[in-house]
Amino acid sequence: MDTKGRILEAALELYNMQGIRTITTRHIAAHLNMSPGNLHYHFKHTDDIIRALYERLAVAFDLELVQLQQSVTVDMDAILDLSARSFQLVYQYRFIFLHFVEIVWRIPGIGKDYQALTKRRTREFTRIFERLIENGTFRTDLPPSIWPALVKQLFIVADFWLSNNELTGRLHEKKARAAYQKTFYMMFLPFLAAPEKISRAAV
Amino acid sequence: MDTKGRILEAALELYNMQGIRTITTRHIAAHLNMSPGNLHYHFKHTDDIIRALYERLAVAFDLELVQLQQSVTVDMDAILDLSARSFQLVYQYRFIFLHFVEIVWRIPGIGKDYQALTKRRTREFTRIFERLIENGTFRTDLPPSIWPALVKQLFIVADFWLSNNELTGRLHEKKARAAYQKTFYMMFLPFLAAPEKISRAAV
DNA sequence: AAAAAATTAGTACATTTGTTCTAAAATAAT
DNA sequence: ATTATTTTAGAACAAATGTACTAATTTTTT
Repeated sequence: MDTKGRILEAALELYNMQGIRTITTRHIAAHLNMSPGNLHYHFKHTDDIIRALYERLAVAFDLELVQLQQSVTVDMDAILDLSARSFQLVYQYRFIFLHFVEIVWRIPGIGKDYQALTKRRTREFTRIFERLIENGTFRTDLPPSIWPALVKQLFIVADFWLSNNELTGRLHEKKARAAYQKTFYMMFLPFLAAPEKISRAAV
Repeated sequence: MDTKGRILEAALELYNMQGIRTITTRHIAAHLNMSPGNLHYHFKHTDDIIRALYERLAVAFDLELVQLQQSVTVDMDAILDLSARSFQLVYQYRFIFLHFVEIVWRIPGIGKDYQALTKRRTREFTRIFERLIENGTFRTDLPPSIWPALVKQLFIVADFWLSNNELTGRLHEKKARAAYQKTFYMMFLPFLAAPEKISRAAV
């Protein structure tokens, strides 16, 4: 019924499969047995479709962030949970992450939005790390500048893990999720005050 | 004189500035005051240009790898040096890294090559880590599976740091290099057996 | 039921792009 | 010097693409 929604769903599916370069509005319309004219009645410009999809991702991300703020306990299990949910989002909207630079160059507004989102995410992670230090979960013998650096590392890996997978492994959903999670697990290990306590569980 | 070389240089410059999506063979030809026909006499297909540029990058990377194999001492200074040279390469051919997935999807041969290169790089880094462990530079209390994980992290950050910078900071060459190097420095810190000895120097 | 508004299909157009073709000009070989 | 080869310019073509236009059809409102 909701034609706009159906267009977005079809676009997401096709973009995820083939990328934004090969998929045109004609392809999306054909996939829905819809005329190109009709599609462009709902989305005047192709970029409007990409923009709308990005906004859906941003909303989902923010929801995740709010949930995180409300969580009471923060330990390594919570972090692993978080990385699983992060994968879910990144995978669902993978065309964005696989073509992020191109998309941002093409639609600068998305870049602005992403920067704002990154700032919010950074604040949240900084808070989490503070708690993990107070907690005794994290080491205290490293210089404090290590924490913003870790945040940056985490973001780069989170945003581009899938791209790397596309270049090397090409693991599919299930295996990819496990590998993604393991990567994050391993990123936190060296920061734990007592790594040997946990290391057996998930390695 | 070497027309092929001039085409590649112009293509590299334009691709780096505007990406492979907006730059066409016509743009490259115009930039050289050359007819499109002439350009296509030297490179029958557009993809041949991208392919040739990738090959230049791959050769440079391999050279770096050979140099690394021959280096006698391996310490943190050597690692920092390496990251500086890595930045040099990544920055010089940045259009490849900024559009890596698209390029690999478009020209599958590049994907195969990159995978082979990654294997060689992995072997080399594994060896370096072994030496750093024997050395006493690296910690020994972490599970051994941490080292391949670290290699993967390093590769993701190396390959996509620039993409992340494009999405967030947009630092230019000089500042970008410093930030890139700092990122890698910070990635190694938590693995050092005695981080406090070095931490003052470069933080 | 009639009128108004919305959605849809299908066509058309201008632009762009990769590539080919032809012929001219420059260069090298004999 | 003449012939052969390589290089170049410029035009031309076909396919693709984003999007606008028009008319028909469906849906909603009154």
